[in-house]
Parts: sequence; structure tokens; C-alpha cells
Amino acid sequence: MTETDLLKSYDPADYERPSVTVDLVLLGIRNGRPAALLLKRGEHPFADRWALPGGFVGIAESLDAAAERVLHEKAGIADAHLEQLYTFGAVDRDPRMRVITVAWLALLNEAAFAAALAANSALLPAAIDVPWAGETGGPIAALAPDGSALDLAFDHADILALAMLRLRGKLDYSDVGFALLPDLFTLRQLQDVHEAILGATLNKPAFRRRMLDKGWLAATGTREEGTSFRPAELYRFQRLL
Amino acid sequence: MTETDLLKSYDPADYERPSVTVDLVLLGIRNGRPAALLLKRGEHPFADRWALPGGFVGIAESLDAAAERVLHEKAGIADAHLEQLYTFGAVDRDPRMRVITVAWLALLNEAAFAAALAANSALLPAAIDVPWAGETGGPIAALAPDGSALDLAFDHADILALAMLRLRGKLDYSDVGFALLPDLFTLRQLQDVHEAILGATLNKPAFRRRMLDKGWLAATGTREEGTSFRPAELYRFQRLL
DNA sequence: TCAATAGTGTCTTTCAGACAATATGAC
DNA sequence: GTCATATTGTCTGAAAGACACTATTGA
Repeated sequence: MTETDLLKSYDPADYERPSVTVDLVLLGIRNGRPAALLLKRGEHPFADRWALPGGFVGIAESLDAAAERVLHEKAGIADAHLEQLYTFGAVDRDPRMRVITVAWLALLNEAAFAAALAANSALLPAAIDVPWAGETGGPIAALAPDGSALDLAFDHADILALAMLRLRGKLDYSDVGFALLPDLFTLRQLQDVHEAILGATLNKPAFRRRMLDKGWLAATGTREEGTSFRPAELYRFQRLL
Repeated sequence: MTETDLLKSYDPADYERPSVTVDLVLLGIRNGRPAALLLKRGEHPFADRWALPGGFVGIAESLDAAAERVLHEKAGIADAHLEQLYTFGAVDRDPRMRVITVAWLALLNEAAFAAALAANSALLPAAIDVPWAGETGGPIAALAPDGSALDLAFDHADILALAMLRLRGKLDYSDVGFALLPDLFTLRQLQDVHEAILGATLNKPAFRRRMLDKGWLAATGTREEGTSFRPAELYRFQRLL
């Protein structure tokens, strides 16, 4: 069979097409732990189960635009660090019909996380318990406010687990950590974010050295306020030239 | 608007659905350089331009299965290291209609690369020129046998560039490098693969130490044959317990 | 024996972890 | 001055780069 024949034999009009959605892991740090925003499903399938916010991709809408739209519609947030995670396409992941979903990681700082909760009261902030150390990978648990584990809809537990794995893996060599912080922050806050994501305590002098050596931090000369002890210097994230 | 209303308003039957394809970066090492297998398009759009082998995802076929099917149909290979890369969904990436493609990286060792070329004479082995150092990222060039740069169809140049970036990034901390080697190999061959992917020469003692310390290598006690000098020991890849 | 590459020893440098000393703002 | 934390200094150990040395095989 020649290549031309092959292409001809794949006339897309002959094919039934899957639906395509985007699902967002809206992640922030809350009480020193990673937390994700979930929505309760009202309908079959998985009625009354918690799920990642998502939506169908429009026929004239790029994947990025769909992710941004969902971010805005479900969380009322105009922009956040958005990063494509993985595409899930098991045939039976949705019992109604064939749905392929492109999963995204959205990183929210504390203010954005709170704003989302305020904008949509249906959102539940679920603490994420990551039982594995390092980058082993494996299942995670999403915890309700009362501490009980939530049984997520669809394959959303897998998506959440992958999000945590990806975030841990990228934290040290990329600048994603700053997406979880406000514009001005102290080195202690930066370290707290890293420790929450990694689920481990870090050595303070080494952390400072490493961060400062990366050239990502611009000292502002101003200091935090409202502490009853020596205030720390405020830094700003600056992308490398 | 409640969540129930939201879900109701997204009845998928109301939506026109995109086509979904998989595209494969069939990558191997050839003449000490990375090389990818391409197919010439026969039809509009991008007629006569070179493209990554791909195909539509069946309505009852998982994404993984579709990638494996394309690997088999286009390259005659039963199995290879297959890894999802990224999903490309720009609205106008295919001028005919809306097509979202899930890009995959398929790593072929020398024998599999040759077998693919033998199985499908339409395949062109294009050398990949990576002009950037380290993990900067950026555009790459696919070179025809005569050394001229190929102007790839669709956004396939972007896919290829992402594949090289991903491979470079994973090479040192994961075991992907072994997918490019035969079952038995010498440390020199392993280093050659790493150097080809990284586009840099590596320090021999340090490389050996690092690789042996990872615990991935099992010495076989046998040695390569046919050299006119001291033959090197053959190793086998063994996954960590 | 020679040629050519395999494989090793060791010095140096770099960088993270550990630990402790010093600095400083609020009170 | 005291408290509590910020910030810095320094020692130590692990690992990479550099370079040269020794080992081994075929011819």
C-alpha cells in the first residue's frame, strides 16, 4: 500500500469522532499543604462525586483557549500559570460516550485561590495528601475538610496524582514555584511553598544559596510588615534575561 | 448558575466534535546523530511535504492503542518505547478541518530503525539538527539525506522540536537512553547514544561512574566481538527492583 | 612488539547538608 | 535588653570534571 492510498483510506468523514474536553487541576497551597479545587457533579455519571472543573473544547477553540475559558468560567480567574499535563484517552473513562480529555495544571497563589472560592461557592478546597516520597509517583488522596478521603469521579484521581508528580519534578529546575506566590514574597515563603509541594523540610542556607544563585530573584530593598520580630526582605520574581 | 445548570448546558450532542489523531516521532540514532522517520504526503494539504507518521484515533480505540497501531502500520514494528509528548490543538493547524493531535515519542534502536526502513520504503530517515545547547529549547532542523533542510507539514516541526527537548531533559534522570540500544551493549555505546542526544561530548570516567552507580546496568561477563583492539564488556539494562 | 581502545586512580572543583554564629526589628 | 526570626559563615562530605595512568586484545 502506498502512502497515498493510506491517506485516502483515512477519510475523516468516515469516522465517528470523540468528544474532547479539558480538565483543570486548580492547585494552590493552603495551610501549608497542597490543595485542589473540586466541583460536585450533579448528574450521571458519577453523580454527587467530586470532580475536576472542566468543559468541552469548542470546535473553533484552541486547547489553550478552552483551558483559559474553564479557568475563567469555573473559578472566575483571568489568568494563572497554565500548563498542559497529559491527555487521557481510555475508551471507557466516561461511561456515556467516548471522551478524550486534555488535563491542565493551573497554579494559583493564595489570593487567586481565595478569589476562586469567593467567585464560585460550589468549589471545594480539598487538601492533597501525597503518600510517596521524592518522585516515586503513585496514588494520592484528596481530603474533604473533615479529613475523609474523597472518591473522585472519572479518572480524576489519576490526573491529580500526575499533577503532583509533575509539579514535584519541575519545582527545582523550573520557575513554577513562583506561580504559587504573590508578587512580593520572602525567601521563607518561597521555602514554605517548596516544602509543601515536596512534602519534605529543606535546609535553609542551602535553599537560599540555590535560589539566589539561579538569578531569578530581585531584592526589593523593602521588608515585610506586621511581624513581631525581624522582618524579612521582600523579593520579586524576575525571569532570566 | 449552579453546577447542575452548567453541566446541563454542556450537552455534548450540541457540539460539533473535532477529529483526533496521533502523530509519532519515530526516533533513532543514525551515524551518531538523532534521526526521525518521515513520510511524504501525497495529498492536500501540504502535498509533497514531509510529515510525521500518524493516523486517526478510532472511536473505540484508546490513545495508546492508536499510537501502537500507527507504529505497527507505518513502521512494521511491534513494540518500541512509546511515550506521550504533548497534545497540539491550534484551531488552524490543519486547513481542512479541526484536528487535534496527540503527539508521541517512539524510540527505536538501530535494529528497529533499520527494520522500519525495510518494512516501509516510503519512510525517509531525516537527520535532526539541534542548534541549541543544553535544554534551552527552540527550533530544530530535519535534514534530507543530501543535507538540505526539510520544510515539514502542519506543525510537525514544533512536535519534532519538543521531542528533542523532552528527550534531552529525560535522558539523564530516566532510563529512556536504553530504548535506543540493543539488548546487549557496551558502556561506550551507551555514552555514544547520550552524546548524540545531548549534542555534547561527555567525560568518560564520570559517565561510567554515574551510570554504574544508578544500578541499571548488569554486567554479562561476555565481551563484544570483532574489534581489532581490546573488546569492551557487554552490559544489559536491568530495571531497578 | 604496537596500535587502539577499555577501564581505573586521583586531584580538583563545585555544591548541598549541617550547624552555629551574628544581625536586626518589634516590643 | 529580650524574643524570634533573618541572614551569613564555615566545615564537611558527595559527586562531577579533568587528566593521566594502567590493562588488554588483535594484528
